[in-house]
Formats: sequence, C-alpha cells, structure tokens
Amino acid sequence: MPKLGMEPIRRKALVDAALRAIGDHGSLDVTMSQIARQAGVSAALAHHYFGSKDRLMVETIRSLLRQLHIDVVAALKAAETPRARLSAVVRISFQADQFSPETISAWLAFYVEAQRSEPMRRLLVVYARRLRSDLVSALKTLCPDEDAARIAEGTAAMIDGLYIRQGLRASPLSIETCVALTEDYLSTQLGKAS
Amino acid sequence: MPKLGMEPIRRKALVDAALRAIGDHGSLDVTMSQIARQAGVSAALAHHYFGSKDRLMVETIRSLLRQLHIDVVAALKAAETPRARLSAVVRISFQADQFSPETISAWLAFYVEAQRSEPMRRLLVVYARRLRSDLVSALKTLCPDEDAARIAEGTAAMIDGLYIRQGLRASPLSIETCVALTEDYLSTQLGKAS
DNA sequence: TTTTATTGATTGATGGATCAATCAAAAATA
DNA sequence: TATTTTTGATTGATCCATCAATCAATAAAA
Repeated sequence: MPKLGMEPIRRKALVDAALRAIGDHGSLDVTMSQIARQAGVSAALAHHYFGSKDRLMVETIRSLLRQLHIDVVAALKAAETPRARLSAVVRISFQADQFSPETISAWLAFYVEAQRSEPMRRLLVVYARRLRSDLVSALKTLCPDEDAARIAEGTAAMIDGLYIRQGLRASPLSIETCVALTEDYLSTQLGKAS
Repeated sequence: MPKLGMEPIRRKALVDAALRAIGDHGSLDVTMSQIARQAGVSAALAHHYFGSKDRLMVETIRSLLRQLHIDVVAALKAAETPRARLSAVVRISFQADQFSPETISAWLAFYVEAQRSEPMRRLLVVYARRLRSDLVSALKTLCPDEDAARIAEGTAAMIDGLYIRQGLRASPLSIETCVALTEDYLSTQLGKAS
C-alpha cells in the first residue's frame, strides 16, 4: 500500500522509536524488532531504510544532538549579554526534556558506545567541543583567556557530572538545584577572575 | 581432589580478567569465553564458580568498589585536618590506577548497566553516598551545614563529570589539572562560605 | 508495467548455560 | 607403605534462545 514519499516519515518514526526504546531499556541493547514495533513497522523495513542497526544508532544520536544544537542556538540568539549567554547554555543543558530519566539513560548508553564505535565517538566529541566553545567564547569577554578556558572546563564537567549522577537516581536533584549549583560555580569563578 | 583451595584463586583471577576485558572492550558486552580465556580457564569453570554472567559482573564491580574504599579509608586516616581529608578524597578519585582509560570505560559501562540491573544500581548508589558522606563530614567542620551539603554535591558532580569527559578523550586533562579544578572549586566555595 | 513500500519467512552467527565425563590430590583403609 | 575411595576442579561438547540481516513475495501507486 505504498503511498509515495514514506521514506522521510518512516525514518523519523524509526529514529524516534529508537530513542524511546533506548531510553526505556537503559542501553543500546535493544533489538531492531522492538524499535520497529514501537514505530509501527516491521524490522525488515528498518533494515531497508537504514541498512544496519549501527547506522540507525548513529542517526539516532545525531538527531538528539541536532535538536540540542537547535535549542542552544535559539537560546544564545535570545540572550543579550555574554553573562546571559552563559546562563542560556546552562539552562538548556538541564531543560526538562533533556533531563528525563529516559534521555539521560540514552546519553549514558551513547557514551559507552563511543568507547567502541569511532563514528559514535566523533559525534559526541563534536558535542563536547561545542559545549566548551560556547562557554569559552562567552567567558572570554568576561575574564582573561586562561581563566576562561579553565572555567569552561569546570563548568562542562559539572554539567556532565550532575547529569550522570541524576542517572543513578541516588539523590535526585531538581532542575533548579542543578542550575543553581552550576550558576553558583560560574558566578563565583567570574567574581574571582575578573 | 585436585589442589584444594582453588576457589578463591579462580574467583579473583576471573574478576580481574573480567575487569580487564570490560575495560579493553569498553562495555559489558564481553563474552564469558573471553573473560575465561584471559583468566586462563574455561568458560564452564566461570559458570561453575559464579553461576551466571550477571553475578560475575556484580562481583566485578563490587571488587572495584572495595578497592576504592580501602584506598579512601587509608587516605582519610592519614590526613590530619578536615581540609586535608577533603584533598585526600579528591586525590584518590583521580589517582592513576583509577584514571586509566580502561578503568574509566569500565565505570561507564557499570553506570549503564545500573540503569537496568537493580543489584548493580544499588552498588553504585553505595559508592555515590559514600563519596558524598565523606565530603560532607569533612565540610561540616569547616562551614555551615547547608553549605556543606551544597558544596559536597558540587564537588561530587565535578569529580564524576571530569571522569566521563576523560572517557571521551576529546580534550584529555592531566590528573593534576583535574585535581586542581576540583581543589579550586573546594577552596573557593569554602572561602566564600566560612 | 514499472517503481516504491512493505512484510513474513528464513538463515547464519553468536553466546549463555548445562552436563556428562575426566583428572588428580587427599583422605581413609588395609 | 600400598591401595582404594572420595570429591573438588576442570573441560569439551552441546543445547537453546536471540537477533541482525537477507530474500522472495505481495500490494499499491504511477
């Protein structure tokens, strides 16, 4: 019953389904069948469009990063001052849809996969660089360059650290608490360095 | 019977082999055969002693945590002042053998597994609590209680964050840099809070 | 009719788990 | 001391389930 032009629709449905399946399951150890079922199609069709599970996984994280990037760019554009740009980056990192247990699980799973898969690692390195570069460029207008690099590193580490600790659900922190901790680090460091 | 008392020897060899295999491979997706080969025994023997792969995995991370705890306790005992105890915790976290790519890979893999396996999650929660409690108890003697809790949370997040970013190998930081970043956070926060 | 969409059936490989069968040291016995 | 018994240690072979991947066949536009 092929209505034409299904390809982009199916691709998106499959990528979304993969993300949800990975998040629910907490690892990349989800089967093509599970993903396909969630997308309402057969496993064979997933193979037809993506060729292999690996490529579907790569497309999936790529879509996650793309959405994040879109959000960050929009938030940066809306911010008036360098200090506001810093806050924007922090806020986006902890925004609700990025902070659900499923999304955190998915991020963690991708980090692990990056230990083995070079394409996956490359994608995550892009994210890490982009985060740091966003931070550094705003920081450089607020403090000496050496301090900017150091503070960016510390901020990025704190963001990622709050993330994975959230994944453990040992002591769940609210979004506001995470933002406050990071903002506090930024403000204190800037106050010291300027 | 053969040489008696092989059990503890084999168990240790298998746990060590599992840790190495996981680290090398970058995920828990290692086969019992690979682990057993590395330990110089058959896969069947691994099953004989551990019952299942799951249980071997749990024992493996338990051993990792045990060693870490031993190191921390020793370092805490050697420290004279509360401030020195804080530094001891930081130093141990980044000490060389905990900071090798293989060990970082293994930690990441365990974090992911914890999303699915309740026993695994429990073990990691113990680690997270212990780290925080070590930090809080030292901090409480140096600043008000509310500040202590907050600073401990921030410090723990920074430690864990530096860890996983190291795993990505995007911008490798030296051990000293990581220690310096964390120490700087601690000192600055304490200066502000006291 | 040609092309696109779609799937059920099938396969080849992998890996965890099980088991029957050895091996060899220690303990008991003669 | 010599012999027998016992039992932990160990493994190769095998079973069984899972899963990614492939393929042949079908349905519906164009």
